[in-house]
Amino acid sequence: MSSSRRQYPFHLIEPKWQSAWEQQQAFRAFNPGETVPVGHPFGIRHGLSGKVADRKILPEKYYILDMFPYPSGAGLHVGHPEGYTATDILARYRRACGLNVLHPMGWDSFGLPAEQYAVKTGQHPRVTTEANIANFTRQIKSLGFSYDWSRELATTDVEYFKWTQWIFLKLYNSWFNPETNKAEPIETLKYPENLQTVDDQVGRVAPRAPSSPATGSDELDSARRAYRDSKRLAYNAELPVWWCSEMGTVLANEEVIDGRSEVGNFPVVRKPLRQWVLRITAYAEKLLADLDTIDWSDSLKEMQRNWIGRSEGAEVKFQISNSESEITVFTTRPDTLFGATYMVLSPEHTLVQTITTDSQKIAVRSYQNEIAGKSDRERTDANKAKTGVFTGAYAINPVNGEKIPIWIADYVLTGYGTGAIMAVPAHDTRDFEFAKKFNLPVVQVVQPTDPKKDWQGYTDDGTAVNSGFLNDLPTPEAKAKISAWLEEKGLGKKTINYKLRDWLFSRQRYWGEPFPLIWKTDAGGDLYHEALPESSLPVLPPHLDDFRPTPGDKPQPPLGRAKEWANLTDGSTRELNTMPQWAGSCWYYLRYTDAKNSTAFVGKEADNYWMASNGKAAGVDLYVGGTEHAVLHLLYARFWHKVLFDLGYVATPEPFYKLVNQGLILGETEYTQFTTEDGNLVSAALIKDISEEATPSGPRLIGAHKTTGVKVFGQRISAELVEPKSQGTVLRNNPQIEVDARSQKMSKSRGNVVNPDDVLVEYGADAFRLYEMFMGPLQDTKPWNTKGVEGVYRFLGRAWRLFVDEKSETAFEQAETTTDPSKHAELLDLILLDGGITDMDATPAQLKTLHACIKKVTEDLEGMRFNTAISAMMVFINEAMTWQTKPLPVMKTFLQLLAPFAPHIAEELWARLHSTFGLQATSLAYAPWPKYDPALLVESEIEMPVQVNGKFRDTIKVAVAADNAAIEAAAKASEKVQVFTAGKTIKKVIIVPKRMVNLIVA
RNA sequence: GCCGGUGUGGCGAAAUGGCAGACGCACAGGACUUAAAAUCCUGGGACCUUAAAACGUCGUGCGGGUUCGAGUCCCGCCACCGGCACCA
Repeated sequence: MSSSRRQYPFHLIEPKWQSAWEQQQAFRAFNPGETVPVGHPFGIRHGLSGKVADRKILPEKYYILDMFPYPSGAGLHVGHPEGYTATDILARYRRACGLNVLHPMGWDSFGLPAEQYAVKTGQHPRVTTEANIANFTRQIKSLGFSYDWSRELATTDVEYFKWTQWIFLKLYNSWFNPETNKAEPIETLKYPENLQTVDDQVGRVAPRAPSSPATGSDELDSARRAYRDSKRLAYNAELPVWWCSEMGTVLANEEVIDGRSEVGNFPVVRKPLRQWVLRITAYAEKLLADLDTIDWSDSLKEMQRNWIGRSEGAEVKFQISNSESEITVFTTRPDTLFGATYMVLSPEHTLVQTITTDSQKIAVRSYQNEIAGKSDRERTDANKAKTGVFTGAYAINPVNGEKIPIWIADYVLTGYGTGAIMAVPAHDTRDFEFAKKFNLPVVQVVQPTDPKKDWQGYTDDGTAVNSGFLNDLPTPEAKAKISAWLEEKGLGKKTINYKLRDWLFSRQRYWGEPFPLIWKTDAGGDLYHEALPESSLPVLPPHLDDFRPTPGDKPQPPLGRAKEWANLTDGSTRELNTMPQWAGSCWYYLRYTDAKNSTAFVGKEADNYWMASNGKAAGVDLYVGGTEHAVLHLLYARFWHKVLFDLGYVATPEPFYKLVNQGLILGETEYTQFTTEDGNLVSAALIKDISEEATPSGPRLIGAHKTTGVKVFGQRISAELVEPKSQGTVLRNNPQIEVDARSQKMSKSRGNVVNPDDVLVEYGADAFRLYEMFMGPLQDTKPWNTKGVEGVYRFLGRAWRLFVDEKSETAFEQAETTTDPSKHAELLDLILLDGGITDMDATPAQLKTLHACIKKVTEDLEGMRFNTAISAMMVFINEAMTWQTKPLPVMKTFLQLLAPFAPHIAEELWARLHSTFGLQATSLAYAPWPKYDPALLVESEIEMPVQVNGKFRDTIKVAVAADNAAIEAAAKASEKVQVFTAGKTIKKVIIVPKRMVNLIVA
């Protein structure tokens, strides 16, 4: 491969144009108020050269965004450029269409991956991060993306995280007002009567800064402070959190998967710890409802809905027998209250100690201990048999006064609802299992609509039975009636519950944003926290020689090692935790719109122009990235954005209007042959239950013989040993034996990672870009195939040869072999344009070919169907290769279509066309997008398929203008058709104009 | 278990309800070449028949339905991928 002749000199063309674009800052986007430099192609195109780009004269904006990468040490992966190429193509297309395109790039450089890499290499995170950014920058620039690099940012830049800290202060200094249903400055918080001061009572807004001298008593002051702190959007609380002892830090719910850390795959345990938390639950309803206003895929919206987990139901109070205490439960089925035959508390429920009877104390305590020793994974395994213990206490069912036993069981979770349930075994699967195991009564209260269905364990809607005043009501009506009844009697009320938990926002790590907070001690000796003033931002992290986390079972933030930094002269101490990875990515898209602003996180004018409505849907116009951020980044960023919106800092309620997830790129196809234990080959066609098994030497496939059931083992074999046959892929030297062919996720351990650098050396950036788009629909998962790169590379070669004179290229290649490589770029001038290209009018056939291509490419770009757009250009080239003469206007227009996809080769040929014909070469990047002329696509005669009884039999040629009678006659005249109509009567003729004819015979 | 998505040649894939398989890969044959690479040309869903073809039959995961006509719409299954999961 590497020895073969280059299709075209991409190795010279690509660097040439990349530096040309960089020099003239070709892709710089202009903000309102900026001056467009004289000679900038954007200014030339829009008549703004040398002018101040006032909002009124700027063209419409288009903000197209990539999810910025973590600059990991591993470098760019082929998955990154997939999304980046798609957005780049669209950015270039929209620019050609005349829009002011914002297309930025930056680095998500704080956080665990960057830090872990630093720990591994023993260098300071700042050093490794900078080196990694440099490498990512080199790789991304070598792909020729049209980013506005003047807006580049890294979340680790001091000038950036200063504003991350500033936004945190806004969260800290705000509360969610349920009356106005939005976040407001903490100063508007109303205190309960017993905490009110004279100021509050006369209705004045308390202007006192938290540190100003107390006017009332110290106790009142600290009680007010405690109340205020409990209402902040960023609050400090002790709560059960995920602790990862390996990493020495706490993690958010979203960062824990199946009881292990998402990063590093370490075990995590639940433990109660005092931490910083963001009140994202206050926005649960808005985060859910506003999904309906944005253009995301159904699956992605569903994932967010799932994570938010809204469920409507009722809270019901149960009196405990012979006690003052009550148990409140949450249920989505209040209509089944008559069927509640027992109650269950979670083992950690606070009432358990109080209500347990003496005779049950030992059993209850030992059950609680048993549960405490279990991992969350073991606890929540739904397949596990139910366990539980009776507390000895009873509750009164409020609807029928019956005494029902109170149990504790680990199938009731502390963290959801009230941590207690009423059990209705007849109509809840879990309660039913539990009741069967412990012989608890099962009472039917719902009759299935289908009388053949068993009512036991029936969980769907039906009709109420054995339910007193609810009898005969369908489930929805029964729900409404019982809810009203409960409310009236003061026994309960309708409620909505969410699975979403508040966002655990502190980490015990070094490589993150420090909190702009300090801790003080009040007169009573209690610790309290206070925000630093905005003027003290940025809060820089201290210098540390040892920045590694502290593994173990208690949080010991590395920042605590910097004693001088941590202890302030006034006796207060700094908050030692840092913010999580996700903080920086929550608002980077806003910073891009005004990246150099030193007085605000983003200027109003910039936000209004790039993010606001433009008379249509608001926010980032298109955001492309992987699904892995479906619930983390995308939920957090929406939350921050909504807070900033409520507080009046941004103009739109949602950040990302349209979002597309690119699909995963899998590794090259892997072939596996199977043998039995004694080494006999078995055809893959005869094997069932093929699955992957981990072995010390890596994963391998295993399966079982379809008929005998004998176990078979897979061995990876190289692609050279197999060949395709009609039945499947078989062994070259033994075609009876079919092999298994499948693709796997790229991973270091599998050794199937494709490095973009290698592909670029071999085929160039344009071919690489084109291949990633040609593989299939952007959203789909698809396997990498290096042969496929060669296919599009050949296409670019054909396009090149369509334009250049072959003899001159041979001369160029020979000159290259005898010239110093540093001078090769100059040799490009040896290559001449093909003599067949002339400035003449195109033939109707040529125009038709061109305009069909314009139409298809334009429509496919609008629909993000890059693969079919590329195939349309291939069709054009295949056709144009047969032309004797090549009209200049046709050739130029084709280059415009090609430019978004393969910008380097297109620019090069564009420049050559212009200079050869003595034309002024305007930048191809800003040349107006061609429009197709429908008139040129009209045919005088068309082919129509003829069917007989719905079966295709022949095609006929008819004039476009032919009427139905003429078409029918032509169809009947066809000999091939007559074979099937002979001797039969034609009962009906269906003619779809320009489409087909169908003759129905009997 | 629940939710979302996908299922078409040897492979990646195309197809506003109207000629299934565009385009590309791989493969086979040919031209050029001392030879190879590169390039150019040609071929191809399966089956039946055949020297080759024509004709014919079948064909978009499976079973039904709607329709003159279904890969596409509807109903019921199956498989795979992704997410959630003892969430009351």
